[in-house]
Amino acid sequence: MDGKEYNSEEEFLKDYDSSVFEKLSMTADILIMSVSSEETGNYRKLTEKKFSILLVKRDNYPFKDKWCLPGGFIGIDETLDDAAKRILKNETNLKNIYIEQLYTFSDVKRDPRMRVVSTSYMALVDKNRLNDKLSKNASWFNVFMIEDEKSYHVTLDNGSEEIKFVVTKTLRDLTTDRYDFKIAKNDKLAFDHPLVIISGLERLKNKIEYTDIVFNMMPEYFTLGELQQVYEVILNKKLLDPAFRRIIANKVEKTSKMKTGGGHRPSALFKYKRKSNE
Amino acid sequence: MDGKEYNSEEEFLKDYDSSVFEKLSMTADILIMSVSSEETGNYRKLTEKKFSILLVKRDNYPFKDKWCLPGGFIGIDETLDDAAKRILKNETNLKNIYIEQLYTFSDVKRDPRMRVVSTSYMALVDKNRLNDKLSKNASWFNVFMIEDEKSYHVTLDNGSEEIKFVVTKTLRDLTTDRYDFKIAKNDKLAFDHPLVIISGLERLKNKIEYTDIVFNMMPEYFTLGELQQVYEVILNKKLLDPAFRRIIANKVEKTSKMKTGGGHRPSALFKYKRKSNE
DNA sequence: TGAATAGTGTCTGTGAGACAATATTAT
DNA sequence: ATAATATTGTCTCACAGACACTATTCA
Repeated sequence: MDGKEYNSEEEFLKDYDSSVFEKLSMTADILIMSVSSEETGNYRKLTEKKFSILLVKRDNYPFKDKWCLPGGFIGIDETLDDAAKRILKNETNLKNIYIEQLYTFSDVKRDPRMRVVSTSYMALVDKNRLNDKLSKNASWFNVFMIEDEKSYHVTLDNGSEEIKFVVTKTLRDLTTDRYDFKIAKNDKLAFDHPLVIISGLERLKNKIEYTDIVFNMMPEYFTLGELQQVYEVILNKKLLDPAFRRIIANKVEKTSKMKTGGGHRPSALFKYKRKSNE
Repeated sequence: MDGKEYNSEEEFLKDYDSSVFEKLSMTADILIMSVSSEETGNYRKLTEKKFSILLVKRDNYPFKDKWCLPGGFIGIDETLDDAAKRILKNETNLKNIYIEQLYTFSDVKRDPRMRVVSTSYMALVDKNRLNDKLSKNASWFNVFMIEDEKSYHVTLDNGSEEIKFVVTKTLRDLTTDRYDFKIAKNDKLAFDHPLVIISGLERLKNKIEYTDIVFNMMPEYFTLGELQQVYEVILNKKLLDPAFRRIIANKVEKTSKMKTGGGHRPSALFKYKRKSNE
């Protein structure tokens, strides 16, 4: 760049002008996911599980009055992980929550104010642990997703408001079945957050198949029926009981506790047990 | 923040002072991976495949004279993907290369000059396509990795120079077997690039099992023996012929071409064929 | 001819899908 | 008694691991 010669790293750094590159801002956005239980009315039936995510209503520009994922700018002395955990703590008042980096979005115009690159995270919580501790503008939305060859049609519902958006996908790479995603319809969500939601749902769907990630959304004690319901609502398909029990057999531990009162045979309560290492 | 009330997004944006948050710089770093063939001396034997990555020798501070991954700052009007592709093009003179975002690293002190967040990418190339087109400071290093319970021991070798580093891992999350990585020993690589290398190798190892990603490193025509060698060098274990052939049977297409001259039975040449959809 | 790779056949055990059967509760 | 869930048994089929066997080339 300039012609000056340096003889050591120290000398170079002392002289370094960090303003030669135009800088930008970064945010961390967090997709907080959980499962809720809804009464069915029939005393015999189990509660119905719904997959849900946490959104926050914006009361400032940009995107005033739209919904968005919890997020915020990262400090100059703060890592992305720390920022994500800070935001998560603010939003839920909980620590020790499962959190994982998803993807970094960097479209030039994704924020109308200025250049902002955002790294997205996903977090999983057991909703029972925090239902009353939510920050004031936050609300849980049940998620209904229909996926076809070309697009995702998503409906979010918090009981009083409905949000719909459509994300289209175009094949990016033949060898790994990766897609480029594009927001085709979106009225009520801020920024590119529909893309974050799709990424997170896909990541969760994949990981539930080959990891024990699901237990991050479960209470300490649960029945196998409840666990199966959570799998089914995430994978969006019915599973056969015996097959399901085989799959999770070595991930859970039977306790002496029982769940009764359901108008049907009571169920043993189980605990998560880390899969035995081969 | 300030008390002023805005009535529209336009009005707000016009007034917006983007300097309220301290900004930072971002880079894209690319782990370019390939496989090289080395003669064995024995006319009967196949060439031996080695897994290799591309490094660049730095001739400026910081980390002057150390090796690093190809990378660079992103422009204020450039996405991370575009920056990664630009850097890849600079380095290899090739377009249409497989590239995939890996992870975003944001340690506060990862760059001694100033705060720099880096999004890493991995790219796969067929080395035969570009061996002569490399940029001047670049060099291919063969990769030897030993992994145990607690750490990765990696040796890189380009024929004239050897780079060794150690990365330790500590379990981060019981449910998904994720680890926190830390550089325990590293003399010759700049920045946190050992972590990028580990991430990329792990990602590739996983994806080779459930996608067709390997074909991005293969020439158009190849024998099944060569393909198997590539699998073996990436997975770092021997595979049984019949099992391997079953696995890749519906991913490849036999051509009428043959590879002869090996001092042994000639082999049919195959082409990649996208797996038949069920 | 023999070393080396190419390519196929087949046995066996594991595990998933499918379906059937039994058990137990609250109303 | 009945609706609903809980739990287990078992048959079959697909597939991966393992090993054996045959085929073909060139110095």
